[in-house]
Amino acid sequence: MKTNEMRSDCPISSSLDIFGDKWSLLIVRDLMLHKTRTYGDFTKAKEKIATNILANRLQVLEEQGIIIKLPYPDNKVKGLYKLSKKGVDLIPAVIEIALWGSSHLSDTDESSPFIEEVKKNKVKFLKKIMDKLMAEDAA
Amino acid sequence: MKTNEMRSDCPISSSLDIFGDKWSLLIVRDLMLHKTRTYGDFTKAKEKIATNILANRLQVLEEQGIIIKLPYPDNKVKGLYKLSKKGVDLIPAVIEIALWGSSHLSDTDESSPFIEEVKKNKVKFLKKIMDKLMAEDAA
DNA sequence: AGTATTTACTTTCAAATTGCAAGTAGTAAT
DNA sequence: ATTACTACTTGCAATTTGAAAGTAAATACT
Repeated sequence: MKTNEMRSDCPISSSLDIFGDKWSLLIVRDLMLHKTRTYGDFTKAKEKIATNILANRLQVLEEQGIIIKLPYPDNKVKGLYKLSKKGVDLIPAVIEIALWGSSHLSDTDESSPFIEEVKKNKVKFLKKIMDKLMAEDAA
Repeated sequence: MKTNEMRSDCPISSSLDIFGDKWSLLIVRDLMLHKTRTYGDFTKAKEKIATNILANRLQVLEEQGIIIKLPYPDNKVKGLYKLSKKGVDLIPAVIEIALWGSSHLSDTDESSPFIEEVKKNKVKFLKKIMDKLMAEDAA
């Protein structure tokens, strides 16, 4: 669709070339909080992503090796998306964005157990969730 | 221009509503690394932002209280942009993005002194740069 | 003092992206 | 056998982006 050209050799700029939009990191968020998701699960998220945008973002994230598509057990129609190691490594950035939004934006859900736990002990939360997501991934 | 409607009460989603694009965080990056910048300085960055996009992003970031526009000393034409406290608080997220890009994307400048220093001691670097940017801001 | 240049934008317009709605094709359930 | 579910794709209007040119005020140059 679009050629993969980087605007510069800056790692920030090159990262934003991949996920610098309003949707990509929400997909990462959902996979971070739920471990795996189907296509339909993503469309049910409260931000209401359009299906064509979702299909495009899943494709880009998979091409970039950030997410992995697996077959759904005992079902030939469904697929299961999960974060790769590269995707799991994005979690610290997502967490920092969540913390910033939680403390600087009004009308955001400050009282979710997720944000509570991150605020209580960021390092501990990070280790816990990253360990969980990377479990059974020796394969 | 656009109404400020949030897609949800998720702090991540609401944050991306503000800076979820390819340019906003590059403006934050430049202000993080250079403390202050003029309009012209931003246009000279290697990613070559179009001037209309730059003007729009500066306006949004200022409206959101992330950056502050100050008069340039002894010059009535120039302006000086700097990060507010709210903008400085975005630095941890920017740093995490930089670290991710630096370790997971090829052809990014891994050898810049900035990235080197962050990798050596992230907490120390964060404190140093945030202290520097917030200095003389009792005003 | 008059002209050129710098600075910070704005405007114009084509191209690309987004987003809504509807359509499709292959399972799976009843 | 028919209906529903799941994961998309397609069509199209609306919004956003991006390149280029334009503008207006302030500064520098002669």
